[in-house]
Amino acid sequence: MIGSDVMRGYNDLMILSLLAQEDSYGYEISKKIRKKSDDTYIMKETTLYSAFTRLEKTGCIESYSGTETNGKQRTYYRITDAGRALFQQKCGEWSLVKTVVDKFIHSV
Amino acid sequence: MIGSDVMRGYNDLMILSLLAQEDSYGYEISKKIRKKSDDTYIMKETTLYSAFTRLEKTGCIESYSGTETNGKQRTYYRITDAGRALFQQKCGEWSLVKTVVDKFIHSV
DNA sequence: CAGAAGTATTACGTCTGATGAAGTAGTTAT
DNA sequence: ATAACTACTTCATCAGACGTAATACTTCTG
Repeated sequence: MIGSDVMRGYNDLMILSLLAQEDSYGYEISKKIRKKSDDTYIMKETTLYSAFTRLEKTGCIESYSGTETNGKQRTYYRITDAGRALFQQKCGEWSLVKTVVDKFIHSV
Repeated sequence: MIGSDVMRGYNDLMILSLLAQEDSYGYEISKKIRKKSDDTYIMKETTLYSAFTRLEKTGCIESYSGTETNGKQRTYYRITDAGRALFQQKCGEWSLVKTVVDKFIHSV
């Protein structure tokens, strides 16, 4: 089980990564994250939807209403160029973080 | 440059890792982190000292006053068994996080 | 010897992002 | 009809990081 405190810095990256592949909506993204992590990480709904709000406010994603539905109306999200740029930047940062954190673990 | 938001989950791990090697104090730990990260990550003083307070409150580290000084009086910290256990647990979590986050990056 | 720079820590108020709890609303399976 | 699943929202709270600033002692430099 992965705690939310250690994933905190990567929620946006995960969301942007999934949206870079195809447009999606909250419930689906939540399922995808859960599945991709082999059930080790489950992003809380409130965390996910508040991330959407934040990313949209900063112009990284855009929303539109979906037509098909299996329940309540879906809100789809699409990544923007700014979002793609942020994603690339976060990927670079991630590889730096890996290098740094690993140094603290392996030297023990 | 690594932003503090992405390191947030690893500050405790870094501190515990350094204290697992030898007792130390704030200013020194701050320098060590900076150096080990090749100046890519600089932990703010307030962040560092508040981490000490938290880790001491939870019994992961213990403090004592140092005798030698090059300025203001130092407060040294020593890791406890509970701290070592937490460190081991965080290391396991870190390897899980690496696996998961990498999946989101490489699939793009 | 005065002042600047370095060593070392603490206090305080603020902000962001995650959380729990709860609710709303529609669809599908039993 | 009713439980279960799909899908999203609101609101109040909390931890941890941040900026700013102050304190206090030592060492270097002119």
